[in-house]
Amino acid sequence: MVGKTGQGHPPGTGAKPARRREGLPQISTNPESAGTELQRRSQLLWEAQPRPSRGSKPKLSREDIVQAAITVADGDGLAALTMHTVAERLGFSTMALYRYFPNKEALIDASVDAAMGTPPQRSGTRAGWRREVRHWAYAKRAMLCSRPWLAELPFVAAPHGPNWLSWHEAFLQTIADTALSPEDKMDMLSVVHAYVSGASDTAISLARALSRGISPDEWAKAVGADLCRAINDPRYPNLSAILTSQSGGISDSSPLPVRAGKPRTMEEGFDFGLERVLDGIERYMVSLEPP
Amino acid sequence: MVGKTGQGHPPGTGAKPARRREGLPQISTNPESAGTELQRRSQLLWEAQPRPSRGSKPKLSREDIVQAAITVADGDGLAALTMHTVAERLGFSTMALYRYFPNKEALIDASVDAAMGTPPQRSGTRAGWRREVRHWAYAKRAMLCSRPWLAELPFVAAPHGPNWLSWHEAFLQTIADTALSPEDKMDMLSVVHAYVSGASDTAISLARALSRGISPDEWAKAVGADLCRAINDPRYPNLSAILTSQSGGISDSSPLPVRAGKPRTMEEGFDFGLERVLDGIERYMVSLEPP
DNA sequence: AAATAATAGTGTATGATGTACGCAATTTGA
DNA sequence: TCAAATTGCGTACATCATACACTATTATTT
Repeated sequence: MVGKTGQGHPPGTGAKPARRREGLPQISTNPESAGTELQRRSQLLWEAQPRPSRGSKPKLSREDIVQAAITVADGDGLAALTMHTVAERLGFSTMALYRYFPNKEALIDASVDAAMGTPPQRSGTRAGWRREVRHWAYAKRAMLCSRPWLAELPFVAAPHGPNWLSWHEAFLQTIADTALSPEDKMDMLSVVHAYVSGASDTAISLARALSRGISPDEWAKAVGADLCRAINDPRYPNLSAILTSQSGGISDSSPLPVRAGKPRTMEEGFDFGLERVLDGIERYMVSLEPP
Repeated sequence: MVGKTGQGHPPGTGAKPARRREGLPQISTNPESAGTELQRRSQLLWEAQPRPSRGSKPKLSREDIVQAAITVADGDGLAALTMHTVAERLGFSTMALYRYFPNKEALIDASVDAAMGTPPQRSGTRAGWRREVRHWAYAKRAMLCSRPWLAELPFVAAPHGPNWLSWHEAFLQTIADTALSPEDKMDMLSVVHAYVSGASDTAISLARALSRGISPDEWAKAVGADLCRAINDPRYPNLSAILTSQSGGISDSSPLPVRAGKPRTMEEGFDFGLERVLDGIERYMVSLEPP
C-alpha cells in the first residue's frame, strides 16, 4: 500500500485565492494578513485561539480531536487516519472537524507533535553526558517504534511544535555540562538525531508490518530473502561474500546477518552503531581539551 | 498537504480473496501459489515475466512506465504521481498500466529502485576506506536530495530491488580492505546508512519545499521561526540559551544557528556529523588491531 | 486458411477521500 | 428582545485507485 496518507485532494487545485467566504470563518488565523503557508501552519501549532464570545459553544476541542486521531493511527495505521474515522470516533460528523482544523494537514501537524510526547525527564543526578545521550537516544527510538505511523510522514523541517522542541531541549540538557560551544551542541544534536531516526527505520518498518498483520517471521523472511538475492550474483561480490561467510545465514530473531557466534538483534545493532557515534563525539570533545 | 501518495483506496478493503477473475490475468505471479504479499512484491522487482506467446504484443514495458513515473515525480512531486498522470504522459489510458503492474504500490516499488540509480563506481585506485566511505555518503545524500520524493515514501525494509542492493554493495566495497569482520562490515553499513539518511532529511525537506514553490528564504524563515519560539520560554532553557548566544541568530544561508564566526551551511553540518561518525568507526577499527 | 485461445488497451463504474458550501440550531452582546 | 456570530451537519463534487467487461490483436492449433 505504500505510505499513503490517503489524501483525496483539494478540489480547487490552483493557488487558493484565500477569498473570505461567509459561510466558513475557517479557523481564523486572520485570513488576509497571515503570512506564508508554513507560518500559518506553525501558528496553529503554537498560538491558541481566543474563544469567540458570540456563537454557540464548541462541543469539541482541538485536543479531543488530536487524541482521537492519535488513537486511530495507533490502532489502524496512518492509512486509517481519515477525517471520517476521526470524526466517527468522536461521534461527530466529518465536517465538524473543519471547525477546529482548516484541513487534514493541520490536524496531522498537531497530532504528530502530540504523539511525540514529552521526552524522558532527566534524573536529578548527573550521570555523565554519554550515559544521558544514550538514554535520550533509546527513548527517542522507543517513541518512534511505538508509533510507527510517525515515520510514515515525510520529515518536514517545519512546522515544529512544542513537543518537538522539548525533545531537542532534552538532548541539549544531556550535554549542557560539556565544554562544547553552543554551535557544537547544536551539531551534536543533529548528529545524534540523524543517527537515531535513520537507525530506527528498520525497526519502525517491522513495527508497521506487524500492525499491518504481517507476522515477524514473514517479515524477517522477506527482508532476508531480498538480501539473499545477492548471493551468487556477480553484481554483488562483497555482499555475497558477507552473506555466505561462516554463520552467514539469517537468524530467526533478526533478518540481518548474524555476527559470528553472537547473533545480533536489531536492538543490538542500534546499540552498536550508537556507540560508534558516541565514540566519534567523545573524540571531538577530547580534542577540544588540550588547548 | 502532508506527504500524500495520493492513494485513493482499494475499494475492496478486506483481505482480497485472490480470486481469479477471467477478465484480468493481473500481471501474473501465479495467483494461487504466490506466497506472502511481501514476497510477491519482491518477485515483481526481481523476476522478469516471460513474455506470453499468445496474445497481442504489448506496446509498453515496465521500464517505460517506471521512467514516466519518475519523470512525473521529479517534476511535480510524489503527490502528482498518479496512475492517471503517468498513463497520460505515455499517451495511454490509466487502466493500461494495470497490465504491467498489479497496483500503484508495485509501480512505486519499481520506481523507487530505479530512481535510486546505481552508486558511483569506485575509481580503480584505493583511496583509503575513510575517503571512500565519505564519497559514498556524499553520493547517497546527493541522490536523495535530487529526488526528494524518495524520502516522502516511508522506509520499508522490504522489498529491496537491484539498485538498493547495489548501493549496499558499493559501501561494502569501500571497506573491503579493512580488518573488519563480515558482521562488523554490515554493522558499519547500517551506521553510515542511518546517519546519511537521517542527516539528509533537512536538506531533503528544503528540496521538497523548493519544488513546492516555497522560496528558500521563506523556508529558512519558517524553520528558524519555530526554533525561535523557544527563546524566553522557560520550557526550553538550553535551547533558548544557545539560540541567543553570541552569533545566535539565523544565518541567511541556513536556518540553523550559525557557529561562532563561521556560518555553517547544511552541507557543512552534514560533513561535520559525518566526520564524527567516521571517527567513531575508525576508533573501532583501531581497537581491533592490537590483539 | 480458419478456428481458437490468450493477451493488450480502453471505457465505465464504484467506493473512498478531502473539502467547499449553505442551512439550522445555539449562544450572547446590544 | 433581537441581531450577530458560531457550531455542527447534510450535501455536493472532484480526484483517486481500481474492478470489470468489451474489443482488437496475435500466435497456436486444427
